[in-house]
Amino acid sequence: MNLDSFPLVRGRFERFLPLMPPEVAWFDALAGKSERVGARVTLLSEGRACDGPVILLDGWAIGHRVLPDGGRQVLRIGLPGELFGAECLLYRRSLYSVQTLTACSIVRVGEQELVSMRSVQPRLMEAFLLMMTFERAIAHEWTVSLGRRAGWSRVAHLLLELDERCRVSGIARRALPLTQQDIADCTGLTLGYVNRAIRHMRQRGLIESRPSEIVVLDSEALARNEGFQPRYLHPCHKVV
Amino acid sequence: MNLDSFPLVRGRFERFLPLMPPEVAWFDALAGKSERVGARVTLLSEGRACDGPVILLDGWAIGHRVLPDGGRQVLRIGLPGELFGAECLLYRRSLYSVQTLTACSIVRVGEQELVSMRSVQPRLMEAFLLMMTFERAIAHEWTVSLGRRAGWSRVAHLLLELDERCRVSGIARRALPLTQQDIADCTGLTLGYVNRAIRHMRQRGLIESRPSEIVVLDSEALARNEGFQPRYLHPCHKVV
DNA sequence: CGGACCATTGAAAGCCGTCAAAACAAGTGG
DNA sequence: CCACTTGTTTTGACGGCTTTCAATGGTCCG
Repeated sequence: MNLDSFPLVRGRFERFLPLMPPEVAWFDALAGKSERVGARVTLLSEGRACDGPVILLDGWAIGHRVLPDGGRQVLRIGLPGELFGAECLLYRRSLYSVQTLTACSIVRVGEQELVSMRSVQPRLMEAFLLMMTFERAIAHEWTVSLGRRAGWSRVAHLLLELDERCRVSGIARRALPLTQQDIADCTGLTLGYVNRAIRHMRQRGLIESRPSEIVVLDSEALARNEGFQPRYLHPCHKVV
Repeated sequence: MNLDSFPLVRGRFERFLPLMPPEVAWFDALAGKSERVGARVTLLSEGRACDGPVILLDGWAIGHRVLPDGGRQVLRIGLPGELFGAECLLYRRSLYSVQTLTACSIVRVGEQELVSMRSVQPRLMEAFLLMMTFERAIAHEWTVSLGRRAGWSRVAHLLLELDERCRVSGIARRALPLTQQDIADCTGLTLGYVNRAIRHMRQRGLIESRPSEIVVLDSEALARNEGFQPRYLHPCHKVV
């Protein structure tokens, strides 16, 4: 098994930095470690020791925090090919939990591979830095939504972001695997409010919705209405 | 001028990774480029080309976005010794504006120093990765606040975070240089609401407030009341 | 003294949350 | 094919947290 086994992951890294043979070798060390897990399975738990990151070879996942009052806030949505748990470089214990949305193929990166990356793979380190920068930009955009946008606009921005991220990543255009409760937990709203917002967008022909699935039909109109600016989703590839 | 001219910045980097002579040399290249700017001065503008990051040698600054309706959302608060604009590694144009809160001493990192870091300073690259990871953790905590905490709790968590960050960084204990409007723009609230929240905390002896200044008097009581968990502010130093 | 900035306060309105109940869909086993 | 279960969506009524709008006062500085 070589890098060609991980086409999505390779694409993801190469959006940030071209990979060279030494980096490819690092990926090879992960060969054969892939696992299959079901939907709604917990991959990492808040407060538990986390040895290394988890790569989503396929499938969707979310990172979230649960509050004392039972409320849940989603912090990240991970698309196929993305990575969770990189903060194990900096913290002993996971700051938030990670749960699959769909059935997934994953690779758990071990302590050993991580050490080898840190000590001998400067280009991979740089790729990680750029990925982290990208994710911080997304987190900042969520901050803007949660802080200053109306409820229905937060829902629209979330759907537009995910639609655009799928497009940019070349993920086959299909429904977003989110329940309305998931959307509520991303946007800081309640299920009831999200349901009304979804209905409104559906009645205007902007989206389609089925249980646990949302399809953005007319992203252009939606983006125009809401003033969606996808600049933060289009990093600029600066080769050194 | 050598690294000793940047004690705060050195401390900041060394919280993440011990610096060795080669990295020190990189800092030396920045010697003599320090500038002095006043309070409420714009250092970086959203949408404008950004060549390189800006290091705050001293003073406080904020990163923020301005929305079409005139609303403002603060994304980051930068303490003395911290860095803004690292996303220039990934984007051609700045995603948000940066403004000083107090008078500041800054160093603008040039294109040249940045290229030299990327190409020959893997340990500095790793320090940047860890700093970015840390900042993403803070952004995620803000997401939790904005999404799922009540207004007065958001204010308390913000003050507690800044108080703890000062303590951890060894910054002399002094007032936080924030207006109530700044706090409102961090927490997604309005000036009127923040004013009432501040008054309430002041009347209970938890904080002190003067124009453009807030002092946390009893962080323990405040943290206990609000369930503040500062784990995300305490990265674990993992030496390789 | 004037001006700019910041803090303070009140009343009314509204967005969104809370709570509760029911409909719908999908899968499982009998 | 039906009964049952579980998860998701839908809908309504009510309440309150927070915003909006407007006006006043305080403080610092030139």
